[in-house]
Amino acid sequence: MKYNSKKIEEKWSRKWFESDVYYAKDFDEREKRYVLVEFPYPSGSGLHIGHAFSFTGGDVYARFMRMSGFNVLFPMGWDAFGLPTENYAIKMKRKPQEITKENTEMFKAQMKNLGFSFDWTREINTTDPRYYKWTQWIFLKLFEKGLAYKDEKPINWCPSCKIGLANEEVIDGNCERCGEGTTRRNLSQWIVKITDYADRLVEGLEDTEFVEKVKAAQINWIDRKEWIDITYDIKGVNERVVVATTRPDTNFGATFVVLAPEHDLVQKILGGKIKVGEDIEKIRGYVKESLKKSELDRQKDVLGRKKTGVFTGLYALNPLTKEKMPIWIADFVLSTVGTGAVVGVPAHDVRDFEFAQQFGLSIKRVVEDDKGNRGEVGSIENVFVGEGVAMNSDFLDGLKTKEAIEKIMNYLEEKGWGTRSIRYHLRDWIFSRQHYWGEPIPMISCEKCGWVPVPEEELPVALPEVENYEPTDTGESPLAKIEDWVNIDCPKCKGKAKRETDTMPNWAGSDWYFIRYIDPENDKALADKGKMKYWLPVDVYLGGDEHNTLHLLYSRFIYQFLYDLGEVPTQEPYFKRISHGVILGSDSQRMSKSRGNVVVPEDITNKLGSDVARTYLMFMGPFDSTIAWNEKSLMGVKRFAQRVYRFVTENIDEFSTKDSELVEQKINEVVGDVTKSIENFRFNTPVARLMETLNLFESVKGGEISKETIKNFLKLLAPYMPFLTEELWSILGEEFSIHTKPWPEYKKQILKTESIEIPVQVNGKMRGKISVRPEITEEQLKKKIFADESMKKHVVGDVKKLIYVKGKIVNIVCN
RNA sequence: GCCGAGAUGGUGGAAUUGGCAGACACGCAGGACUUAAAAUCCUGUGCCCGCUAAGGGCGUGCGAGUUCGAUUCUCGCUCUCGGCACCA
Repeated sequence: MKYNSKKIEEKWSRKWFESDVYYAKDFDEREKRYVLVEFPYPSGSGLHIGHAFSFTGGDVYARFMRMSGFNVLFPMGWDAFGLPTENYAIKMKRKPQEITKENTEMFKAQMKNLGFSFDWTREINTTDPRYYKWTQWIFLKLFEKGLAYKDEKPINWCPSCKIGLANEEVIDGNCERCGEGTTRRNLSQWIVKITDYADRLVEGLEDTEFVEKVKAAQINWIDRKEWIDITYDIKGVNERVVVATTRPDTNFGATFVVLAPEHDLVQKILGGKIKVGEDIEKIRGYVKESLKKSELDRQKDVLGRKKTGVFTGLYALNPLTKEKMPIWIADFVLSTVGTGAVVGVPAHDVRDFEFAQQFGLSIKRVVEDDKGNRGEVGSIENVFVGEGVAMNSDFLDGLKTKEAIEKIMNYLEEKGWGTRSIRYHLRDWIFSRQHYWGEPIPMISCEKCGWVPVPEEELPVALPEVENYEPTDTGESPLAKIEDWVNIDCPKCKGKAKRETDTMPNWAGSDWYFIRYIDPENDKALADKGKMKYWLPVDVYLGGDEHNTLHLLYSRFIYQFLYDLGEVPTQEPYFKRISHGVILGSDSQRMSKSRGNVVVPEDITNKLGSDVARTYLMFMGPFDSTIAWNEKSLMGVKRFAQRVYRFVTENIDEFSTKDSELVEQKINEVVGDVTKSIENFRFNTPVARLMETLNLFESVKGGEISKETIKNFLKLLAPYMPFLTEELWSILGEEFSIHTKPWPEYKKQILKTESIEIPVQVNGKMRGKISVRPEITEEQLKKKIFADESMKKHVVGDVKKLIYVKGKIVNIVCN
C-alpha cells in the first residue's frame, strides 16, 4: 500500500478534534501535568518555523505524558495585542479586531494541521475584553498596593513607531520592533515597582528547576549590589554632591568627581544658582550637546571611546584625604545609574583612567594588584579593577579589598559621610504605551482627587471604536482624541475627570495567561481557586531563549504579587523552564525576509506531510541548540515514514505472538532509551533509536516480530508521528485512539544470553573481541585470551596486570 | 570586559556513574530496477600507509596532567555562538 500522508492527516485531524482525546479534566484522579508552551503573537504571515519547533517539542512531551498516565493540560492561546497588527490596521484602514480574528483563525488551522494536541476548549485571547478585564484588574491591585505610580521619566522614544520603549525593548540603542535609532524624551508614565520584588525574584529561583543558564540570566539581569552613597561638601558654596560607589575602598585614590549632564547640580549651575568661575556658556554648550545625543550615540564604541567633558570650576572636598577634587560634567556618567554622580578613581577604573588622561587629572594607586605591583599606573593596561590589597590608604593599608570595603563603609557611616544602599540593575518597569492596540490602563485623572482607579465592577474598560489608530507626534495615545470616551465623571467626587489614554505594554497580557487557561470562562475571578490549586504550578514551561529574562521575570513578579494577595496557590508559577534554540536559515543566518532564507512550516507540510515536518524538527538536533535548516536531510525522515507504513501494512499478516530474542532485546532497550530521553527533553535521539529499530525489523522476517512489539513500536513513535501511527493503529484493528493508550513498559531484568562479546584492550588500545559466557571468571578469561593467537600477538613483554570490568571490557597491561 | 553555552567525519549530530568514538540521518561513490529520468532498493563511505587485500598507524579545537583506560575528570590556552554592558 502506498503511504498518502495528506489523506491520512486530514482524516485524523478531523476525528481528533471532534472527540475529546486531548481534553484536560479538572480535578481528575490521575496525577496532573501542566505543560505550557509560549503562546504566539498571531502575525499576518502565519506560523513561523520557530513556533512549529517549540510547539512540536511541547506536543511530543505532552503526548508522552498523557500516554504515561498523567492528566495533561496542554493549552494554547493568542498574545494578540501589539504593534504589527496596529501598523497593519493603519495601513489597510481596517480594524485591528478583525485582523486579529483572521490571524488567529489561520494560526489555529495551521496548528491543527500540524497535529498539536492542544485542548482547544481552553483557548484564550489577550485582546478579548473578557480576558483583559483581568489584566486591568491586576493593574488596579498593583495601584492599590502602591506598586504602580505615575512619574515623569526620561524614556526611550522611537521616533518611527512614535512609542515609548522600556530599556528592555531598546537593542543597541535601536527600537526592538522597527530597528530605528531611539532618542530620549520626558513623558509622564505609569511605572510599576518591580524592584520591590527584586530579592524575592532571586530567592524564588531556588524553588525551581530552571536550567542553569536561565537562572543565571535572571540573576544577572536583577544584579543586586551593595553600594554606599558618599556626600562631599563643595568648596566655597553651600552645596553638596552625593556620589554612589561599590568600591569605597579606593576612595583614598579619588582625584575628581563627575556629574551626569542631567544632574540637578548642573541645572543649578546653568540657572545661575551656583556661581562658578568657569565660562558658563561653555558648560551650557556641552550639556546641550550631550542631552541631544540619543542612547545610541552615547553608547557607541563604548570601549576606547574618547571621553568628553567640561570642568565646572567647583571642587568637592574629600573628607578622607582633605583634598579638593575638581567637579566635571561628562556624558559617560549615566543619570539613571546610582546617583548620577561618580567619584573618579583613575588608577582602578578604566573609564576614570581614560577621563583623567584626557584632561590631565592626577592618578593615584591605592590597591596593590594580584601580581604585587605597587608602582604608578601610567598606562591603561596597568589599571587594576580587580580585588587586591589596599595601600596609600591610611587605616585601610594592608587590608584585602573585601575587608577594606567593609571597614570603610562602617567608617563613612559612623562619620555621617555615607549611607549604604542596595541597588539593582533591574529598574522599575515603565508600564505606559502611547498606542491604541493594547489594554487601556483603568485609571481616571480627576482635577480634585488626582488619580482614581476605575471601580472594579466597571471593568473591563473596553477599547472604544476609533476612526484613526495613528499615534500622535505629541506622544499622546490615539485614544486621547476620542472625547466622549476620555471625558468622564470622577468615580469619587463625580466632578470633571479624564480617562488615562495610555495602554499597557505587550508584557501585561502575557504575564498571567497560564492562569487563565485553568478557567478561561470565569467572570468572577482570574480563575477558580480550587482549579488553580489542582493545576498550578506549571510543571514544564517551554519557550525561546529570548524570553528567559524579561517575560519570565515579569510574569514571575506578577505571580509573586498575586501570591501575596492570596490569589494564587504557590510562590512560583513555573517549576521547570526548558528553553530551546533558534532555527537558522540554510545559510546559518537568522531567518528574515530581507535575507530571503525564511522557511515556513506549510512549505514542508504541503510537500511531505505534518508527521515528517514534526519528526524532522525534532531529529535535526538537540532541542536546546541552535541549528541551521537543511532541506536535504528532510528526505531521510520522509523515507523513514514511508518505510514504517510499508513495513506494517505489508507484514500485517506475518506478525507472530512471540518475538525472537534479538527483537525482544532490541524493543526493550529502545523502550528504555526513548522513555528516558523524552523525560529529559532530548527529543532528537528517540527518532534515531526508532530508525534503528525499523532497520532491524526489516532485516528479520515478519514472523520474528510479535504484534505486541509492533504496537509498542507505534506507541513509541506516536508522539512524533501522531497521524501515521493513528492510521496504522487502526489498520492493525486496534481501538481509537493510540494517543490514549498506555506507554510501553521497560523490563528491567537483563535477558540471559548464551554468550557475550567482550572487547579486549592491550595497554588501552582496542585489539579485538572475544566471545565468552557472561559468568566467566577473570582466570578463565585470561586463559581464553592467551589461547587466541590473534590476541596473544599484541601482548609484548611481561603482563603486569589484567583488568576485567565484568561484562564490559578487558584491558591487559604489559611492557 | 562580565555571565552562560559550545568545539567530535564532507554535513546535522550519537556516545553520562571514565570502558568498543563516529549510532542515526544527510551527502557522496558504485550497483539493481527503468527506453530514460524521478522514486525505490542493495553495497561502500573518519583520515593516512598498504595492491580495491591481509595488516598497520593516526584520530573527538590546542598544550599539559590524573588513570590500566579520557570525547567524558583536573589545570592552562585558542576560537565560535548566545546574553549583558561607559552599571561606577
